[in-house]
Amino acid sequence: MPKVGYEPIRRQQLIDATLNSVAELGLKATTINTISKRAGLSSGIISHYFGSKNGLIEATVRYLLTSLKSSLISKIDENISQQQRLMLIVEANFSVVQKQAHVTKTWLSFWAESMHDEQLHRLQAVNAKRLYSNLLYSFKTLLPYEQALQAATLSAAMIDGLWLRAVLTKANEAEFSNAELLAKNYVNSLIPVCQD
Amino acid sequence: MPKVGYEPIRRQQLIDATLNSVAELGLKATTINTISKRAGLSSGIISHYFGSKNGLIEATVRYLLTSLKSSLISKIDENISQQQRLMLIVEANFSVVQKQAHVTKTWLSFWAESMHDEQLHRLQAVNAKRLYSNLLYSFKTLLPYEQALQAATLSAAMIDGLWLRAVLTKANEAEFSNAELLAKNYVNSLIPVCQD
DNA sequence: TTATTTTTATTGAACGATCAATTAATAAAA
DNA sequence: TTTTATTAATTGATCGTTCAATAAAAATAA
Repeated sequence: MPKVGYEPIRRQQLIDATLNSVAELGLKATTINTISKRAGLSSGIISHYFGSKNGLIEATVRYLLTSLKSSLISKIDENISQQQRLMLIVEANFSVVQKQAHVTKTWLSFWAESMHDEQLHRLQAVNAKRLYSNLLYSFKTLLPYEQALQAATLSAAMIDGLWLRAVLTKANEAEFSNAELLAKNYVNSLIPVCQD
Repeated sequence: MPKVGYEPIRRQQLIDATLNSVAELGLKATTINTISKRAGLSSGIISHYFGSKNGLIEATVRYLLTSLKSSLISKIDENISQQQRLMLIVEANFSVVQKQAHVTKTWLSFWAESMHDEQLHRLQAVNAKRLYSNLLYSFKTLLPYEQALQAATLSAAMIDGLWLRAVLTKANEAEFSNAELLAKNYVNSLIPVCQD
């Protein structure tokens, strides 16, 4: 049933199916068949739209990164305080997960694979640096330069660490919310009091 | 060239080869051929000693966990302060990595896979809980109960977070040492002053 | 000791399953 | 009719597992 202009729809179908397959089976057990079956399409269509299975994998990671980025941008208002902005950064890094619980496992699979895939590693580096830069931007307005650098490094590590441990223990939604709260409290503790 | 009593030697050869293969190629691309080739043995020997490829993978993870555990135990002396003990815990969690740089990537691969492998997940849970429990033991002697619980949770997250970000950015030895130092400083900051 | 048998360790070829990728055929839309 | 989208069958490679064959060591008998 070929209709014209279906390319973006098909691409998204395949990306969604990839997320589902990786979440359910893991990256190792995800094949073009497990993906295409979930998408309700044939296996050949993957090569047609993404060149190869790996092309689809990379497109899927790119989609996740874009989601995370725009999730943060949509939240940030021009006239919020830097403290509020920091809270939104933490929220964004946990929210991608909370809205779609199955996506969580997927991130971990991709990051592990990034150690052996140059393209994925590039994407991962962009993502890691973005969290750091976003945090640093706010901390620089609240702390002396050197302290701001350290605060950004530690906050990024705390956010990722709480997130990682929540994922690995297959935390439920309440436990995830608690991890998010702990992250927020930690970031707040780095902000000097009597500052607005 | 069959000689008797080679079982423990062969098992260790295969575990070492698995660590090398996973570090170099990733878990996804690690096959019984990449492993047996590195071990200088035939592919059939894997089934003979470990039942299956998966049996070897699990044995390899168990070996890593045992190494981490004994690395800590060997360091801890009876009459050290609780603060020193906390520092040793941090060290142990970074040292497995520093001594064998290639092992680092391997951990990440296994943890990612643990999301989809019940056996690996069990092992991961043991590992995560051990770090927490070790930290909590010391913190309980230094802080009120509730504060100790939180300190252990946050310290574990900070250690894992700094470790994760160092691994993902393919940090060199100096950067790893710096991450370890930051972790120690953070744990120290949770210990009340004038306490010995 | 030496010769023979038994046990143990190990190999590598063969098997069926499954992988990613390609391609010819097909069906709907333009 | 031509173009576009899609399928389904097929390709060759590779996967993990199995297993009969083999070779060295150990045990036994002479």
